[in-house]
Amino acid sequence: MSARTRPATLKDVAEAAGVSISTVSRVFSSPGRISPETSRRVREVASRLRFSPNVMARSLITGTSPNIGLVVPDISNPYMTTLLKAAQRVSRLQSTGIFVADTDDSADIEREVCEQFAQQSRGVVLCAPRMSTSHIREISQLVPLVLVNRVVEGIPSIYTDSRAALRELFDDLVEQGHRRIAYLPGPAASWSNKQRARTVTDRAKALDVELVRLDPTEGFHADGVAAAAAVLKHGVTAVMAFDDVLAAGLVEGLRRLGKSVPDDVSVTGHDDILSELVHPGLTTVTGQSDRVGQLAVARLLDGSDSDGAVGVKATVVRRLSTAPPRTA
Amino acid sequence: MSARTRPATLKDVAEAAGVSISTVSRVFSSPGRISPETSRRVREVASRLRFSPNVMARSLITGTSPNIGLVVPDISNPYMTTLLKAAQRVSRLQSTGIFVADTDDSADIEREVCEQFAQQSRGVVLCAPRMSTSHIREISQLVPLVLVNRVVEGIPSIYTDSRAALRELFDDLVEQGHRRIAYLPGPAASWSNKQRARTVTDRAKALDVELVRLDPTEGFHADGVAAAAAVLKHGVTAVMAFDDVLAAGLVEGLRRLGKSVPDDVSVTGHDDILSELVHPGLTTVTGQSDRVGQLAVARLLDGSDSDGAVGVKATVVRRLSTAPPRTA
DNA sequence: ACGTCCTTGTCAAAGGTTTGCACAGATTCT
DNA sequence: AGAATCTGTGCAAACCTTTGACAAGGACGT
Repeated sequence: MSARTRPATLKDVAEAAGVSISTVSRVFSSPGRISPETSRRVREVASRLRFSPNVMARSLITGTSPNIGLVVPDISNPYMTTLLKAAQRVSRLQSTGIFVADTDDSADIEREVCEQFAQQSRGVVLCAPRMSTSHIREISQLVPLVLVNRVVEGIPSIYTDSRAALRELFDDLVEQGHRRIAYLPGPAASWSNKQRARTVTDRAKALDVELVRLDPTEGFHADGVAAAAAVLKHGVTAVMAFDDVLAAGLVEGLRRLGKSVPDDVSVTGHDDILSELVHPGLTTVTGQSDRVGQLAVARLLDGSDSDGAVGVKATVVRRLSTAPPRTA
Repeated sequence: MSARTRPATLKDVAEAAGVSISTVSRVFSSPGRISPETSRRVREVASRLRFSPNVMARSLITGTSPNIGLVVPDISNPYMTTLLKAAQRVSRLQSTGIFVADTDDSADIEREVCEQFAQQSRGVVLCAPRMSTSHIREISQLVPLVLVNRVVEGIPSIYTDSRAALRELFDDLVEQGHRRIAYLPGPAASWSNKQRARTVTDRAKALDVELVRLDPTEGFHADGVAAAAAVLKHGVTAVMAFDDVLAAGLVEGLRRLGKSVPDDVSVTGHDDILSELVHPGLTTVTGQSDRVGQLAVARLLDGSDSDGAVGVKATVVRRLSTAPPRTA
């Protein structure tokens, strides 16, 4: 049943076509060196034998591999699966396989899988929002890196640039009449969280609006639920959450306390990953993770050793979780 | 900056330790053949040089590789990410990398990635609910397969066995007083869908309860939303949906039509992937995808060429989307 | 007629590892 | 004491491919 036959090698094809091994190899790897007639015959035999070059042998001698790695803290986050899908769409065109590893934000696992992937990959797309900069530098000695959603001097990176969108969202709220707004943070060590907190804080200062910075969270749904009490205690009329998961949790938490969104409190998220699932639909900011994934892989495969940071502009998505405050 | 140094080889270690290449190789691959003293010295030198055996070279000669593939129709489904995480937890212990491919249910892509993975993997965990049996057989010639959530004679497989749980759920509904119940199908060609439809149909017959079988869907959230109208038209008091995504869509669709769950209609899902996000919490059936992933990988790595199908028993999760019918 | 160049194809080395076989020395058995 | 066994190590082939060097043969210019 599972009698798998040994795959054909260059040698098999060469013998069957009556030419030398190197001739067959060149038919595929350096076309033009071989006469059209020979080439045709070889190709025909090769496809009859279902020949396909042995990746290991090829990699061994060329020193490169047809794979890339994708290392993320939590693959179950829809932001990441979207990114993965986009990454695959690009890599498939170059018959490049993708290794995926979920690190659970553990520095040990990150290190371990990067080492493992280093040998078998052209490079690694690394999303490690909480990893120390020095640790990242260390890993980049091991294998070419493209960073996602964080910027480290000297290492290429692609990130969702949501600063403008967040300012726009903030301005929206203020225009609707909100004067006390809270920011519900994600993981304190996360690069993105720092960016977003800073953007919102700056904007609040610029518009002279009061901003309440709630306690840092781990970014789980339950953290959002738990934050509802604090939100009510501070008496804010709008909350900008670090991401959609927290925002959804907050909506649920408020509901449990008998409050309604957006009537009692307006809530915004980030990443646009829960558009359909939550009620009311979340006003949020697109994550553009597909574009980020696409660019990250392209960057890795291009091989151009550019080391700048590329930001992908996010945009505002207005849904039903925001409205003017009741007292306005 | 990105000056990566050539990794150490057996040769380097051998020279530095003053022994032959094969001795160094044996220190790592067939321990016991080498004297403790030599072994100690070699290990010391090796770790000083940060030696780690070249995977390509090793695979080339042994004919096996330290990777496995995971091929799924849609990686963004939480069932699959949970499965992936569990799979990785197992494979990591054996320093086995995981290739991931999302096929979008395209037979072409499935074939393509399986071929690609075949060369570089010990085997592939394949979830292809709609692929034809003959096609699966063909692929299993190419590379060792473990099937997920479908059973094909002669090929090892692991699946969530939710038949008992679905019967229990059905009985619950009947006991609560429901007498007209609908089944909201997923993709018609899906193995799981057939199983679930059959289970529910049989149970309805056994209990002499009326079962309405709604039109097949593609399984998207929007399909669930759209199905709300049909549900009302048929005047059922409870709907068992193919999975949680459809169930969530249906809840949303009913809400848009001014109906409430569970007051007007009870709804159940399958897989338990949206527990926190949907309101009201869905009564559903656990997917056990972590257990499925764990077993699938273990099966692949064990190498024992068993070819049976292993079912993982699902259990009922009661939440707030089910209640006695209003008229009861 | 001879040297030059081009085309087409072959030879052989290289890449890093595993492993069957051989060999030397030490130990045990008869 | 000599043979048989065992232990520890080295040699070299093999896995399959790529690629630089090179050879044979034809076309061409002088």
